[in-house]
Amino acid sequence: MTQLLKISLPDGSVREMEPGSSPADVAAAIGPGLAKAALAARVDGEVRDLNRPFDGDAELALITARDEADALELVRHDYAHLLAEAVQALFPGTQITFGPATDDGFYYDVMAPASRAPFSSEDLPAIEAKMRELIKADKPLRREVWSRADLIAKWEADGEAFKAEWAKELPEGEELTVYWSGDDWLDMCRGPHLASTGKLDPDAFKLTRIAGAYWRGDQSNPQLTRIYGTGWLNKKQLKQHLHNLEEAAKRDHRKLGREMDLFHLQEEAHGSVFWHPKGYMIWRELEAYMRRKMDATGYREIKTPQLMDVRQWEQSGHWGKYAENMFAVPDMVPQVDEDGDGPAKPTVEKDADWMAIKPMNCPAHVIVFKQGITSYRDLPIRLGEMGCCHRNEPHGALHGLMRVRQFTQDDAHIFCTEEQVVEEVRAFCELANSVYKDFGFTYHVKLALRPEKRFGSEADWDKAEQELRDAVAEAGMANEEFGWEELPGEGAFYAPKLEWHLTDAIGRTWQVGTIQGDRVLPDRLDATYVGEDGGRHRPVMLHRAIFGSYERFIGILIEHFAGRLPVWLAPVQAVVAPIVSDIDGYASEVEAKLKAAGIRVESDLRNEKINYKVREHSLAKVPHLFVVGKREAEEGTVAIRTLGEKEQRVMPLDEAVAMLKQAATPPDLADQTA
RNA sequence: GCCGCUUUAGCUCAGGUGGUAGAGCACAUCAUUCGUAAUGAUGGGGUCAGAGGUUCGAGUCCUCUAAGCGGCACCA
Repeated sequence: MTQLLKISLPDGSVREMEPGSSPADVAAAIGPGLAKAALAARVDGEVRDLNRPFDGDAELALITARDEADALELVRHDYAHLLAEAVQALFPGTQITFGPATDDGFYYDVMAPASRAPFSSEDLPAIEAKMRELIKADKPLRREVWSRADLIAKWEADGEAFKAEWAKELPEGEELTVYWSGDDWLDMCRGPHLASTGKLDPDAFKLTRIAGAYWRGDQSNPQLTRIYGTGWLNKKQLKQHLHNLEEAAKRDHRKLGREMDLFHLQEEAHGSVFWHPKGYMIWRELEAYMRRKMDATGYREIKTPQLMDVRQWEQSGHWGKYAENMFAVPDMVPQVDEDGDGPAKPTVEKDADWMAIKPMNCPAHVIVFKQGITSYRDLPIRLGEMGCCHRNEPHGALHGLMRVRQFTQDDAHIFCTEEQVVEEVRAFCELANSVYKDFGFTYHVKLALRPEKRFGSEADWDKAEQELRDAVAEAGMANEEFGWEELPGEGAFYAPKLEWHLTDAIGRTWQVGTIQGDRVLPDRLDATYVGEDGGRHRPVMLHRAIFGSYERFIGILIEHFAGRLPVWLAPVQAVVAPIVSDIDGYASEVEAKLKAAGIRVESDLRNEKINYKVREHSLAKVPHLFVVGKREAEEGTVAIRTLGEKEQRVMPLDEAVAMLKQAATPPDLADQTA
């Protein structure tokens, strides 16, 4: 006697099914349309294959293309397997390793056979074609449970060293699954998969690039070839995605930086930025803004040396831990050897003293703190610096303004007592919030917890982590709205850190702000204050930044606004463009009035047609274009063409000046002028 | 640092199989004074990333170096 399975569906109904039946059977029982549309099934919350039999009574939700997140994950995973199968079909002897789904597609790491060169982008079209062939063949994907020993034997027999290595590390006795594609190819995989390769849309994927990647992400392991693809449910989605990529490329800060004449980079100073007048104007506005913010919240600004004796860096611990990322210079006048035939080179004397360029400002700030005697009554002391630092980053890491070797932080260190930590961190959360809101960013707050390699006792870490948690809770940000999340193992070796991740206009995230509670450096550099009891105590040192670095933050702003910066940040806020040269006099008058009102304005008196001027300044992303012709000159008005708006507005000059003055007011000053 | 690709005028790019560089934009000069996204003509401009090699001859082939791009690793 068999007992029927009770399968509950999302609409609340319950279906009775024969034992051994699967979600596919339920779908078929409901209707042929659903049976065709179903891609996989959510059984008691777990995504499973459509034709994997039920284990018992279950709650079932069938997944179709309408359940986009689940469906995308499924098809991308399938594309990854298909990719691996295609590569092996085309290039026998290729070893396969891993191939997960990604945010927009999938990849698979493979090792080309020794007999041929590593794969290159030239191989991609052939692989794509093979994948389409496999989709067309509509090979059934079949799940099978294997023993670990069988799996290892299979991989070793096939010469799949990486797979075998992985299988050997899987726990003994665990149920391991493989998926057959047809009956001639298989990969070990937890699944789930679609019922057959034919469920994939042959026109909804594209192999995009080839890259190197270390086996298991470890630099000391062999390097594999990673083949990336983007994969979607249908052709339309793929097309949309490719379009989005093009749009993102258009707002690339490196491209816009050149087009808008903001900055440049060149070989002789790679990783350091040459700021041009327009780009540096953005910087100056940001710096002035940040100074106002910090002045208003109890920070005092200092300036500390760029070069310090290496002995100082030894004491702070950086020379031991961080030397490979530091630039060092001999403390001497270089003697250039001009006698030899070869190129003249400075010579360094053997006993030269070495100095290092600061990779961070913290030690110098402790040194300032240590001057004189500090009473607990003086705490907290907040020392800020627009600190220019140099770090010798791995060359492959450099990227436009986003990762550079010379950068300036909006840095500050808060020296406070144990009791003051939570309040100081809370106040920082508020300050950071007000800054990000002023730029129109939304953000997530994350807490990076103790890493494996770390200084200090467990008790200290417990305490330090809890302080940050408490402070964020008090600021009302430890919740979903602020994307609150804890990241185990991601903290610095000396302290846990709070991180602010901005989300830009096209959904990318950027880590910028941070605050860290440090008890190690004050100890190493012997910073103390005199407490209420007359004894010496260690202050806690909070490292914090909001922009992170000016370079990076400007890069993010450029991409976020696609170059169309808010008026207060725009390097040129308005251009006055006369239509005919008879009006040059009036144009200069308009320019003078705007200048007097503090507006960054230029007039374009070139002998060019107005169409040409409009086009040029629009492309240059000037927020306001003041067009003046005979009519305006007679009436004392201006025709304002605002970037991004279709209609122009004609208004009296005085009114226009007032309007622009208000538009150009930085957000932190807006309330006072309103 | 690792893998792959790239490097030609200020910018974007063209230059089958080696025979001594080309376009558009930009720039300069001249003409044009033209009301909302490119007026026309003329002209100047390049040690083809750098070094070495093969060759009668190298932008083109080879080696090395550097930087850039896409990833990986790194981001204390």
